[in-house]
Amino acid sequence: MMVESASETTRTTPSNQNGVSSLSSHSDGGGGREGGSNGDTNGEISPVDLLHLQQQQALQAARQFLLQQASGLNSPSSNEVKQSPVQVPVSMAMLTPQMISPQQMQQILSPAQLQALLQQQQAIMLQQEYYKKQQEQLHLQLLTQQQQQQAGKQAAKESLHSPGVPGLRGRKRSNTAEDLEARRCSPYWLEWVWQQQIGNKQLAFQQQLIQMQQLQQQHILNLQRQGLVSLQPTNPMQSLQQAMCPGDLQQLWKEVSGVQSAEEALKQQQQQTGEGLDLSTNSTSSSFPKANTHSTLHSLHNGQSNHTPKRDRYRDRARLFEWISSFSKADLGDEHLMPYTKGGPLSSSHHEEHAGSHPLYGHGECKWPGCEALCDDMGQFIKHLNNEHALDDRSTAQCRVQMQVVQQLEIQLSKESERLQAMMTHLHMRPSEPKPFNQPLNLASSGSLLKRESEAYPEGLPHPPTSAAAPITPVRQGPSVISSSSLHSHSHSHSHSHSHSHPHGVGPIRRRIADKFCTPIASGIREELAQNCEFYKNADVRPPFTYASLIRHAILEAPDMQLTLNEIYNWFTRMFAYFRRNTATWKNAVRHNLSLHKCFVRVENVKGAVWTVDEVEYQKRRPPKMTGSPTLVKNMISGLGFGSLNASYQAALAESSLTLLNSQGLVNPSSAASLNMLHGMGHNDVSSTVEQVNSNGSCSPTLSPQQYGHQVHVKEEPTEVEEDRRSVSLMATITHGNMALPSDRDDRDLEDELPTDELE
DNA sequence: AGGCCCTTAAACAAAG
DNA sequence: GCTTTGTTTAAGGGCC
Repeated sequence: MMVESASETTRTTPSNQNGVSSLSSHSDGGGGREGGSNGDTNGEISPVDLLHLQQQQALQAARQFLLQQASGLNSPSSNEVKQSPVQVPVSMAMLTPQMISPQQMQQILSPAQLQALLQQQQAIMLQQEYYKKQQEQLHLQLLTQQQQQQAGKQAAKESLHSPGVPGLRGRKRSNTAEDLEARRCSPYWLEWVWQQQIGNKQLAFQQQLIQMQQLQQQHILNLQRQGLVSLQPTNPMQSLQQAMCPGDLQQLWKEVSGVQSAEEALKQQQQQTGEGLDLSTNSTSSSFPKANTHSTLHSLHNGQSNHTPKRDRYRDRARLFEWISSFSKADLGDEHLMPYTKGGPLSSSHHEEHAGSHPLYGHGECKWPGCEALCDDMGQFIKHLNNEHALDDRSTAQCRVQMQVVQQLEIQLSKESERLQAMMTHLHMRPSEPKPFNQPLNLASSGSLLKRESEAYPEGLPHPPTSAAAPITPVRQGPSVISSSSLHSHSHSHSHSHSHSHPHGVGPIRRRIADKFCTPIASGIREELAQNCEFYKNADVRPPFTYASLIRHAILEAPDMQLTLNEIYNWFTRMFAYFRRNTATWKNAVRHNLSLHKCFVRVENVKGAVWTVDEVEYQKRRPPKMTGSPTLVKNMISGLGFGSLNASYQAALAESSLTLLNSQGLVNPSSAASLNMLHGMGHNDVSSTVEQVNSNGSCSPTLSPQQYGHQVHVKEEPTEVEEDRRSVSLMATITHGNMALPSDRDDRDLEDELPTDELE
């Protein structure tokens, strides 16, 4: 067993180096691993694309199903849908991004969901119809305008031959000055003036159309994010083309991009982003581009581009960059977008300095949107880049478009991540919930939020965190504290003592809340920390582990499994906000524990002394109670993966739940039920807990076929040992590995003494 | 009630 | 002399 922990330690060492961030990134990496593997199989397709694809397929199937349902083909009884048949398709659908049949959809979605989908689908159709009508109306207006333009032209020409110019005056009475001017000017000049007038009007309509398109796109995008509309129909080019003739579109986009056509630009963007990204907001969603586009359009359309004073052009460019900088500061400057922006196209100039590779250069061609110019080598490419994509309006506009592409993708990604987290949460897959739910992409907000929470508590109180922070965290943070508080009984005993002293102490409340929701019950210290390291790092909540287990964890987590006292201190402060204050107290406790427990061995080093963990001693530390417990309990505990529980808690569990376990038949593979029974013991709400767990845990909604066999070990309580040995847990694949150590000795104690076979 | 565990506090000493 | 490190004792609370 030493070997096990040692190997695990070495395996996870790298991630430990970075402390908290590595923990979160690891859990993220776990989540992303699935996407990553998908990406591998699909070559260039990114996980986001796959997500979209999957979503598209699901939604398509949903629509199909809804249509069927609407036509009365299916009338599922509400109860049936919710029950067991749901489970497998969900997991299968999650694991394999294949086409989901309407039947599957029916199974996946609850009747309420289906009904909501149906209603929303209808609403969407209505809205789309409305938009379509609006488009048609506008298009009609545009056509009318064009006809008027033609007629006007004719009239103007006619007016040249007739001195009175009645036709012109009659039609354009408002522009008398220009009429007079037109009468004085040459036919060509007059035509130009006329074109300008008509053109402006037409442009206004075009702008109107575009804006409407954008509105529509935005709306559909919103719906899309809610999972109601697939991505396909929202192709901005399609809808734009519906509303505007290709020529107009091309013209419009030529004005923006300067060279490439709109389709080319968009296609290029779509190719780069991998799918029909909603670009509708690209051109005019922000105030500046709208104005700029319009002004550029205006001048170009009027044939004045060459007449534009240099000063104006520079002013335009200045505005462009002003806007871009404001964009990057404000729009993308949101904490969650900033990091991406930094690595995004805007920062490509930074990459230019790095010889050898360039994000805009690949496969011998320029990757600038819409360029694809062939460049033999880097030097040529740089030359090309400087010549063709220099700092001008066009490049700036293209850059702006790209920025919006990225922004849209990020938004989409955040939404999808959020959805994924929600799905995983729903399916008890124990995601690192706080992070994605609080904010889309970064951890900063959660940190700040939690900090805000923690800062709300006055400093200097004897034990404010446990009592004060408790009420919020369980609800807010869900699994983090839930799972943590599942271990409360021994390490929180003290805290609870404080809580109990309050008439409305939060300790018991928190405990009860935890019990109620304890799906991922009794997770080990490693998992707990792995999943909620951000939480503990930011929230002033006491970790539900003993000093001894924490110290041990810190030491075993270290590269060479040894730490100086100061390093242990640092680990504590790094990992837990709680240990960033009252330092004298807990440091004393740490020292006390180090000295007190034989399992901590002080080793003289060249530099000084380091502390190591004597696993044998650690395991010897508290066996009596457990050994005294009936074999059944121990088997169950080990079989269910109770390994991560620390000694006292296991003992408490074993002892307290003995009768209940015996009476309720623990051999039931539903680990959740057993666990919750265990955990529920000693509380008043045992029955409810058991009930809930039975409903949740006995069925296996999240288990794929391959893990089904290990459901007992995996689902609710994947211990470190279990993870190491079997690595079948879905959760393990997600959150596995950064805290690779058995948190408590009794885990392996039980594992060794009592093979899990006995249970199976 | 007693034992065990955990935490906190504190005294003390040695080393840096 | 001060701080850090390490040891030890005591007390209190929870749990069984």
